[in-house]
Amino acid sequence: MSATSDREHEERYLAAYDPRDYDPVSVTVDVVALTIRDGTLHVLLVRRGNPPFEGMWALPGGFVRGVRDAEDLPEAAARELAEETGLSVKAGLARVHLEQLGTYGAPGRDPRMRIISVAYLAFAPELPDPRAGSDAADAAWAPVESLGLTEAATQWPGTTRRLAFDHARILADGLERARSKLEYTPLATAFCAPAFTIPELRAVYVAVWGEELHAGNFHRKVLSVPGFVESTGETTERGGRRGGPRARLYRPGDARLLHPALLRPSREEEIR
Amino acid sequence: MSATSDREHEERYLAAYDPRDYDPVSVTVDVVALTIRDGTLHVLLVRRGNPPFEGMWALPGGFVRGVRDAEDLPEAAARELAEETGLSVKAGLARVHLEQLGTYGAPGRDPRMRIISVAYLAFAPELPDPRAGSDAADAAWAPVESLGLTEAATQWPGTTRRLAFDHARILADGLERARSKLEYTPLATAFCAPAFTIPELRAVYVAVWGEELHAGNFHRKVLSVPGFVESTGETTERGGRRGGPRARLYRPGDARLLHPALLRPSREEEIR
DNA sequence: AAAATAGTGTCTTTCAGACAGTATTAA
DNA sequence: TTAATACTGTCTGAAAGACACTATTTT
Repeated sequence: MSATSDREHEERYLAAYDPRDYDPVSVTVDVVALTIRDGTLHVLLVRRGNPPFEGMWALPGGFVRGVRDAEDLPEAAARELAEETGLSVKAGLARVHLEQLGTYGAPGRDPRMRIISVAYLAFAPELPDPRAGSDAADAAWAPVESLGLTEAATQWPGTTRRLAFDHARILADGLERARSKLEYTPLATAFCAPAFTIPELRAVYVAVWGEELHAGNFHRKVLSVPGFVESTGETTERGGRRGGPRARLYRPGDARLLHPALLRPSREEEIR
Repeated sequence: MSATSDREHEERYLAAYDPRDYDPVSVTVDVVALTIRDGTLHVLLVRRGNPPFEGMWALPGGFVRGVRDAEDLPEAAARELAEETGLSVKAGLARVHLEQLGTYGAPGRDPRMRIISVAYLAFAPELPDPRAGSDAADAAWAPVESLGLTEAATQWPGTTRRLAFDHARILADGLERARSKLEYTPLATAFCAPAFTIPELRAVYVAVWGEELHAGNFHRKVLSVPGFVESTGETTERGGRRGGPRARLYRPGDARLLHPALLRPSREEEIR
């Protein structure tokens, strides 16, 4: 076989697999946006206004603009987060940490057509209540605990519904990623205001890990990790609600990795 | 606005974003397949037989079958790995560890059209030389070091070429993931034969991390981590090439996470 | 015999976690 | 005044890394 006919063969072969012709796959982004409210972990959900899964809660997301106004994946995630919730960059979206979580593409995960979804994970400081975007019936911060990801169905705002599509799995993966990231990166500060106290930082760990932490040991540990936090020299205006001295304020340091890491106390179950 | 016209609005809105109509995005899988050969880390590459980047080396990959014979993403990755290299499940592909690495979708990463690629990372024990698959001109295990990912262009089998598309970045991300996974999971055993010695396991760490490790401390450390390895009761038939006693043989244990982890010695640079 | 390697013992330093204790603030 | 809380001190045990050493094997 000559090189030319080889190439012709290759081109025919490639053309046969060009999905534009007859094998359409659509790409969406979905966002697991986490924040801390009232000391507990919340996730941003939208209520679907259309079938399938109409009326159920789902992660915010939508189609990636492919060719016309083509956008990169992180852009698409930020756009969906803004569009579907009414949160603007001005309203605090600028301080949100965004990272890719994973891609979910099992055939049948969307009953309408073949959709491959790139999931993003967002860590947000406390943000205002969202308003429903263009194709959502509602939007709200939902307490993660209330979604009962480990148990069977559960209740949240008056329903017993689970999340639409495979979003429960995506959320579970996002939570595990968040718990893990808190161990070896300083990303807990992404949940905090620009200046925060060590007890506030500890509250983030407690909310995300779902475990109590020893206040004294945590304090000393955080200060001993180089670059985790740096002092602003200020303190809070008042002590705690129920008494106690005023706490010193810190801002995020320049470390990108925590060394040594802050390991979760009880991981024995996950090891095997 | 009535509920009905609401729904009609939503459907028009959704239809406007259905990429099947006018905004085509194609999805491929690419595989970063790593193995250890002659004590150094190698990656599986194919030489492109078609433009763009014709003649350059690239990661094995191809289009995901979307609707006709729809396949899940890990299936697509395994299929591409087999197709493009001639390696069969019988030839050892069954023992390959496959995990999702990340998704790369910057507009312009493929000059022909908008392509979003889901990258997979594979850890393989020593496998036979590949043969070129249907749309590759050649396929080979390439020493990772020779690709000079941190420096500028480099030489490998007679060329000074870099990898096609954004595959250098994908490979770099895969390498960092592999280095990191060796710290806190027992996946180093995925690079080994079913029965292996502690020095062989150490060679995996040395090859992936690119750092010498203290033999005695490594030995004691591996045996002290619960579930990392378990003894077969056997030893090697002969001692080392240049002398030394025969080594005991082990198989992978039942741990999914290493606790405590085996941390890389020098990560000071990466921390900030 | 010489050199290399497998595997073990020991010491020092670091760090996690338990616990106690002091100072400061709100109620 | 009481209770809660921020923060520090101290002790113990686990673990990492440096180093020395013995035993076994090949050349």
